[in-house]
Amino acid sequence: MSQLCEASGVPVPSIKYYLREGLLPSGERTSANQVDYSDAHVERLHLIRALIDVGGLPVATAGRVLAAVDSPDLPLSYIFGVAQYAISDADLYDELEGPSDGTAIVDETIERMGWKVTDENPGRRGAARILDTYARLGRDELAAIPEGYAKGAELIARADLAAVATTSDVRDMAEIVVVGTVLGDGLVASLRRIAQEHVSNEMFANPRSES
Amino acid sequence: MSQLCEASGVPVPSIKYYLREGLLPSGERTSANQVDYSDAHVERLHLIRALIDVGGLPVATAGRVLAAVDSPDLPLSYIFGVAQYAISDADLYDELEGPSDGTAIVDETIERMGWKVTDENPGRRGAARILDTYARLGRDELAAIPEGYAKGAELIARADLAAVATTSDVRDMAEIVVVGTVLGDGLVASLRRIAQEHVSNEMFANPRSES
DNA sequence: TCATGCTCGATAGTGTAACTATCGATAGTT
DNA sequence: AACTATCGATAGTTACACTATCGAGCATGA
Repeated sequence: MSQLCEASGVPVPSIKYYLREGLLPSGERTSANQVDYSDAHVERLHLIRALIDVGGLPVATAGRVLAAVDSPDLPLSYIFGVAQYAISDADLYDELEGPSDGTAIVDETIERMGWKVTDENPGRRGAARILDTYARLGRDELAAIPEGYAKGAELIARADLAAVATTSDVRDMAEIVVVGTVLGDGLVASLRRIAQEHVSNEMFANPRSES
Repeated sequence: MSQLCEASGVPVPSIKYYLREGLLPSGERTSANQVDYSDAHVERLHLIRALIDVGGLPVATAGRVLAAVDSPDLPLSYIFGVAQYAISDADLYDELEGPSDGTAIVDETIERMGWKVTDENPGRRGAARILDTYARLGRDELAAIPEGYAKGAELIARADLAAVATTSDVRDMAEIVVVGTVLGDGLVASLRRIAQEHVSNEMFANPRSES
């Protein structure tokens, strides 16, 4: 129905596309050429567009993430894993470089912070890869994990888990985890940008105020 | 030359493509069909690939960022701006929604943290957009900026500026800003993932260790 | 010296992702 | 019955990031 289009703001051809790709479940068929869509479909479309437009996920990845949200009895840790895995470039994990300097730095930071994390955490490889990239570029002043990064990440993660703890409904938790992980990265990045400007002003105070 | 390809690991056709697109300056012509490339070209290629592959920038955006790095006398704040603007989806700024709830939350957070930031900071709109998205999804428990996010962002930004302060060479600073901004987002995101798992374990301690 | 083989720049083609448009068969509406 | 709208299937489009081909020009070795 085109009412669904109207209610959600998503063009009809795109809705059809998402139906084809399995992101959106089809509604209840009332006759051979009529299908009824509910409010849940409108919400689902909003979620889809949020993951794709704001979160920047490719359509296929969004599909995988939504499938995880839909599975009612997956453990929370697994949902976290899917969300995290989804936003790391999936093919990142094909180029399996063994232990590198970056890996060592990550391990050392985890140790120093007293974190308990499994070896499979996608963040490990992601962080190691970036540190290795810094090193390959010869940017040694960046090829480390500053204390501020680790502490900042922990503060942010505590806030994340606090948001998850506001509900006890499993389905709700799953959605908060997915949305909060996918869009949260962007929020953190934006705040980092704002804080950078502030700190930069603080350090390199403008000439007038310096004299 | 294909020595450049060998030295950098980038296939010849791609090098040609980057030359065409202006990401890579052409070398010194020694005859009508011979061009000499230097070590600087190899480093430039590494930088290009880092921005594209690891940082996830589109080629055109990488070009704009590199142009900013190449301009020797742009103020640091401008370089920050370019780097930040580059990784926010550029067309984000076309859909100019006026003041929204998200904008108010961002302003309020900036106030509360005592940050001094211009109105044009790209992070403002980026953060506001995400908060608005949370609200539209009905995820009210996420549609706020927790204290932990703001404090975490400031810690991270301080570490960022500390890295910039390791040099006084303007060109070097520009490159640190760009690389640190573009790749740093990924590093922060990865650390967030790691910390999330740790905090999650801490809160929902597994049954065995709880007894 | 001149054939072979590399280089250069220009142009055109490929593959993928995300839509978008068209079509024919219905099915409710007037 | 005529008209309009819907459904699913298939095909086409656009943008991006390469990738392949081509013709001309040296450049070196038999």
